[in-house]
Amino acid sequence: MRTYGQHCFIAKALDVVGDRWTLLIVRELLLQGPCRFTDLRNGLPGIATNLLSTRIKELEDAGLIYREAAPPPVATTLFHLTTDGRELEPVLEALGIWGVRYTTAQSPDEAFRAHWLGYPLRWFLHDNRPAAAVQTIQIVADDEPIVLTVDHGTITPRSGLTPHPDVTLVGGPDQILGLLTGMIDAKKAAAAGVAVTGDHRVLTRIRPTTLPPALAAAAATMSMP
Amino acid sequence: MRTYGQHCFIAKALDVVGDRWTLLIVRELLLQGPCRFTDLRNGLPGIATNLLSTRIKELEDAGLIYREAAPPPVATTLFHLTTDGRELEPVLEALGIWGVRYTTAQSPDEAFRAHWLGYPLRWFLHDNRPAAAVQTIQIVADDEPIVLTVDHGTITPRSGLTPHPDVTLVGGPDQILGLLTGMIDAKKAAAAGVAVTGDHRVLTRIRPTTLPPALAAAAATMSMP
DNA sequence: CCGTATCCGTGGAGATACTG
DNA sequence: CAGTATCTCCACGGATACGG
Repeated sequence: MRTYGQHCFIAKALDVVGDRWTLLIVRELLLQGPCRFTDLRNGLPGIATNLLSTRIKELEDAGLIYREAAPPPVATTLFHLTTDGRELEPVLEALGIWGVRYTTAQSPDEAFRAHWLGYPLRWFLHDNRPAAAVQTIQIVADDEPIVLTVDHGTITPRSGLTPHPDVTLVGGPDQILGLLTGMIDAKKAAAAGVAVTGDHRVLTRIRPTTLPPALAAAAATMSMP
Repeated sequence: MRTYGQHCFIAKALDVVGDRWTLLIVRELLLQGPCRFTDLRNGLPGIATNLLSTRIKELEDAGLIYREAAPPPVATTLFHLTTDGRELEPVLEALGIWGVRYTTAQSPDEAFRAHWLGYPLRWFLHDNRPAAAVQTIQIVADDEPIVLTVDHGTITPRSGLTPHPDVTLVGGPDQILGLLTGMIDAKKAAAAGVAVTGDHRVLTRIRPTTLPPALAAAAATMSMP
């Protein structure tokens, strides 16, 4: 492992997670929870399998992830974040918030996974009717579906489908982001190809918290096809 | 510039600042303020000049730093952070806080610059007598001296000397860190080679805020030679 | 199907010498 | 002082083949 050789907190951190792909592997495990090798590979389009293998080993040695030999229903090894690994969330959050300014409309040669968008929503949005009943939003973007659970002030994303969502959004990721952040209204979203079925009022329940100006701008432009 | 090609906030951020040395250049400009090429080189021991040159150009193109042709007293070009660049501070702060756990006693082959330690103090410490008069702490660690100004609740570091510090600390960086974080008392610090001259009570004025357990442990062990 | 190992082409990183 | 030029070498990316 190449190190900077500096007696500095930041350099030490980068010695551990500064290599290419490393933080993105942590991102996958943080956003998706425990993953199989193939899940990681799928969430990291472009990585070579040998490099993924190497990085996993390095992260294990550094104590950020560990391996679990999963019992029969899965019958494969699962990779988990350790506590040290999970504690990188503030770093990923700061990077994500800062990176919003470089996020433009999805380019055709860019890969996309719905959880890349879904999880960060909890850094940007909050539930402004915390006393109301739990509600769920089903999102179906390009690839896999995700569910947002709105409950007691916070928003929790997860992959998959929920049987009885209060509202379902189907459309492109940028347009759905524009709608969720309130940068475009339901009418414009419909014009941009977002199908909203169910109770529209859930959407007014979630509002940006510390929405960076850049996100507002990005969401607005991204939503216009 | 090699990109991940992912439509994801975090990946976008890493496309810009994920390359080797890039965040450390931002660190230098954030901690030291505007720098000459040589100042950067000195604050980044180990970097090759061509690589520093390349990274500076990339950061300029990305809009994170800009170049100023400084007038006669300096008579050289100064590199400044733009607003976008300065807004990386939360990222560096999160990295620094997380990186504390990997910080052990300074190894002889590790480079050290006092500002690497001094600036992050404002992330860990606060002034618990905000109503008191402004006080200054002169720190003389291995290399260049730094000054901490304690005023109205916050701690502001800068490089250089101050004419009449309330207290002066001379010693090794690890021992001074242990003393400032309260992990070792004045007696132990003296035994570890820290010379304290002036008003000791300034040191009880600054206290850890959200001191991560790791920092406590690190400071304690680092201070024992 | 899961994960590891190997080979190879390219480009970035590092060290050093050198110049406006 | 502020870089540029040159060279070497390893890391990365891609493909593929192999063992569990």
